[in-house]
Amino acid sequence: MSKNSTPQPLALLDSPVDATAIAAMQACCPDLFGEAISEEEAVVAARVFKALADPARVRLLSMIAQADQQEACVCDLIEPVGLAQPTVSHHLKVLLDAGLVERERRGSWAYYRLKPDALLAIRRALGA
Amino acid sequence: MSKNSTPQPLALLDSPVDATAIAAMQACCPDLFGEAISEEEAVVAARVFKALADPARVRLLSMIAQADQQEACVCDLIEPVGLAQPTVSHHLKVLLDAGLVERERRGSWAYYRLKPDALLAIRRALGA
DNA sequence: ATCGGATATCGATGGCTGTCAATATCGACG
DNA sequence: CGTCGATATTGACAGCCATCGATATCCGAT
Repeated sequence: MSKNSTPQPLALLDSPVDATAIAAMQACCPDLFGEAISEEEAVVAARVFKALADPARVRLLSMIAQADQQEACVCDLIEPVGLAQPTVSHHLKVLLDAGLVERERRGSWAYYRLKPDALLAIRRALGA
Repeated sequence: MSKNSTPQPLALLDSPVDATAIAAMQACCPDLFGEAISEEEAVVAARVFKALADPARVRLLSMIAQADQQEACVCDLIEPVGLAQPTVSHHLKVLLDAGLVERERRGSWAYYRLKPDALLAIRRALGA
């Protein structure tokens, strides 16, 4: 029984086009556990949670949330989080692709700002 | 700079003792983004999100939430989720270890029930 | 006691991911 | 335009994980 496995190697997890994971979630998944959801909706939701599924990213998000104006320069995050600069850049990109933060270049520096709608969308998906 | 990497290969991610991830989160992380959090708190939170970071687990949780009494037998989940029985069992164990569901054996069957407090704890951690 | 169905565990395997050093890019400032 | 500081990208490597088949365990029924 159960011959219906998933032969395709997770092609669904690649970002479809340009939309962030949060944007896709807002578009498709109002309440994950209040109604039946499709495979695609589950993929979208899992992508958002995956962005939060690493201690470094949780800390980075928390530190950004703590900062003034809820935004922080990369250079101010490297030392507190205790990781190499490329690693921090990588994690911030994951958060960016998920739609949890937005980036703004100001001079030589890159500022990452919290997107408040994102956390709200997650809370609503978990059943407001 | 940034010579302080993490030499230990993620030993922190192993479950400390018996407490589920949700229990640990309820004990330590009232609001992840409302105050400064420690490395340990980030690890705990990431562990919960990791349990949700897979499409199969999101679907399973959603299906359990949909079911009567918010509980479902494993045998009723295998065919809808479209995965082999060992895989479903594995995912349910992950959700169980995270504290998102609880298990009850009734005869030959194993029933997994949603733990409502869990989703509430996550929502609160994301900023009530 | 045995059988059979339901569930869990084991072992293997391929893909994904976090990490860093090295390097490239980008923007300001001489 | 060349340099320098800040950030991003690349390439490599190690560990983790989703998945399955095979097998073990658990439990009711015969």
